[in-house]
Amino acid sequence: MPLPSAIKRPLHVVISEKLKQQIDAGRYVPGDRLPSEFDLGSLFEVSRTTVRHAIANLIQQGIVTTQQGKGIFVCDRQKISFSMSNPLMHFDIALQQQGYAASIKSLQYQLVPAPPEIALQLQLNKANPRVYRQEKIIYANESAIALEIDYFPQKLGQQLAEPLQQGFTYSTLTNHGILLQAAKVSLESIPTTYELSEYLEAPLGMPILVFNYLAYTDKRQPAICGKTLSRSDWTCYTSEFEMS
Amino acid sequence: MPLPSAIKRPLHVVISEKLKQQIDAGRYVPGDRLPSEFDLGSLFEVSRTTVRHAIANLIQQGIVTTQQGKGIFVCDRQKISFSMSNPLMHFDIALQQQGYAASIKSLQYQLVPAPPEIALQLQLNKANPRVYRQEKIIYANESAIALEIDYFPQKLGQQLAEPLQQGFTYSTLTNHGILLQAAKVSLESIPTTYELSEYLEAPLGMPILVFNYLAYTDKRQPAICGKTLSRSDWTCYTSEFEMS
DNA sequence: TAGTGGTCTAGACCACATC
DNA sequence: ATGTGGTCTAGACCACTAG
Repeated sequence: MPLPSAIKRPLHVVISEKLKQQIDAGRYVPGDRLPSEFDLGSLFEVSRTTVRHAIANLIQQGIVTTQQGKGIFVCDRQKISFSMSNPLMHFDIALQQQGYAASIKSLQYQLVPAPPEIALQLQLNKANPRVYRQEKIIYANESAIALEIDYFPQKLGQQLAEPLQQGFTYSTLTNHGILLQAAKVSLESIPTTYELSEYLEAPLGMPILVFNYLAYTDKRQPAICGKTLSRSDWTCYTSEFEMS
Repeated sequence: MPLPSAIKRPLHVVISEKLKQQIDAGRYVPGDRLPSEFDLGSLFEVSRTTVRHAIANLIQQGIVTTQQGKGIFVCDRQKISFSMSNPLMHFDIALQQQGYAASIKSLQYQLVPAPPEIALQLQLNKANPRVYRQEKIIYANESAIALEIDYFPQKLGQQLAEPLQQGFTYSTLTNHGILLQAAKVSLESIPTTYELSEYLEAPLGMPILVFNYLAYTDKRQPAICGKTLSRSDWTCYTSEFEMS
C-alpha cells in the first residue's frame, strides 16, 4: 500500500523520478541516449504529452538534454566554481585552473545612452551620459556557459575598445594598469528566458545565476559595472569570510 | 513584415511575452486576477494547452501565481536581500530590517548518523559519528521563503536542543555564547523539486537559490554546517569586497 | 524515407473554491 | 451547481537528423 502522498504524486513527477533513479543507478551513463518519447510512452504506459512533461523536469535539472531529430541524452554533470572574494578575477583564470579552455565572443561593443540605474551606479553626473555596453559570451571548452554584460565609462571604453573585445574583462583591465580595489556584488537567480536560451543554448526555464557587480578603482571611484548570467547547471560561486 | 526570428518564436513564448508586457504596462497590477485559461485561449485563439504552457513560463519567472479553483494572479515582486559578508547572521535580522515579520517552523530535529560529506566538513573523526540534523522553514510575513537544513555536532545539538528548535540558528548560537569567526560558503541554483514545492509552496521548476555554509568558531574548529534553500523570486544575496 | 523531438489542438476527468 | 486550475489522453503537423 503506497503512502497517501505517493498516490497523489502526478504521473509526470513519478516518471521523471524513475528515470532519474535509473540514471543515478548507472542504468544510463553520461552521453547515453534514452529511449524515444514514443518508446518511453509505451514503456510507462502514458501519453507522449506526459512523457514530455517528465522529460522537461529532467532537462531543467540539467540531468538530460534533448536534440531535435536525434534524441534524449544524459548530461555530464560537473560544476565549475568561481570565487567571489576576488570579484571579476574569476572567469579566465578559474576556468583554466579547473582544466577548461576559456574563450569569449564579443556580441556587442557600442556607445549607448547610459540607462538610469547604470548612470547612478557609475556616478555619471553629466546631462546625457553615455557608456560603452558590451555583451559577450563566455565559453568553457566550446560550450557557452555565461553571458556577460558590462558597462564602461565612455573614456575607458574608448581607450580599451580593442583589447576589451578580445579578452576577459578583468585580465584586460589589469593588463592595462587599471586595478580594481573594491566591489559590491549580488547574486540572484532567474529562469532562462527565450533570448537567453538562444545565447546559451540552454533550455527555457532552467535556472540562471545572475552575478551583479560594481567595481571601484578606489573606494570612491566606480570604474565598471555589469552582470554575468551563467548556466546554473555548470556553475557555482564560492567565498570565504572572516568575521571581526 | 515581422522579423524572421519573430516568426519562429513558439506561440507559448509569444503569448507569455504579451501577457508580461500587459502586466509591466500596468494593465494588470499585483493582486489582479488574469482571465481564466479558457478565456485566454479564446482571446489569443489558441488551445488551453498552449495557454497553460505560456502561463507556466510566467509562473517560473515569479510574475504570476495560480490557485486551484480560483485563478491566475499577478504577483507582487519584491526581493529580500541577505548579506553574505556576515554569514548566517542574515535571516531574522535582515528580515526585520526590511520590514518583515520573521519566524521559523522546525520540521525535524533529530540525532542521525552523519552523512559522509557532513562528517568530513565538521571533521568528525570517530568511527560512526552522529550529528543533529535540523530542517526548518523560514517565514517572512507568513510566507515560506526558505528551507534551512543544518547539521550540529552531537554535543552542541544536545545542549541547545530546545532553543535551536525555537529560534533562528545564528541568533540562538550567539545568545548562548557560541561565536562564529569564519565561514566558507557557496551559492548555486537548482530548480524546485517536488518535495521543495510542497515545503515552500513554490511552483515546480522555479529557480531556488542554495546557500551552502560551513562555519568555524575559530580558524581550525568547524562548528556547524548546512544550507539554506530559498525562493529565488523573493531573495538575493549581497556582499562587499575589498581586494588586497 | 524513417525516426526523432518541438509544437499545438480538442477534449476528458479531477480537485478545489465559491456561491 | 458552476467555474477554476491540475492532469492526462490521442492525435496531428512541423523541423531536424540520419541512413
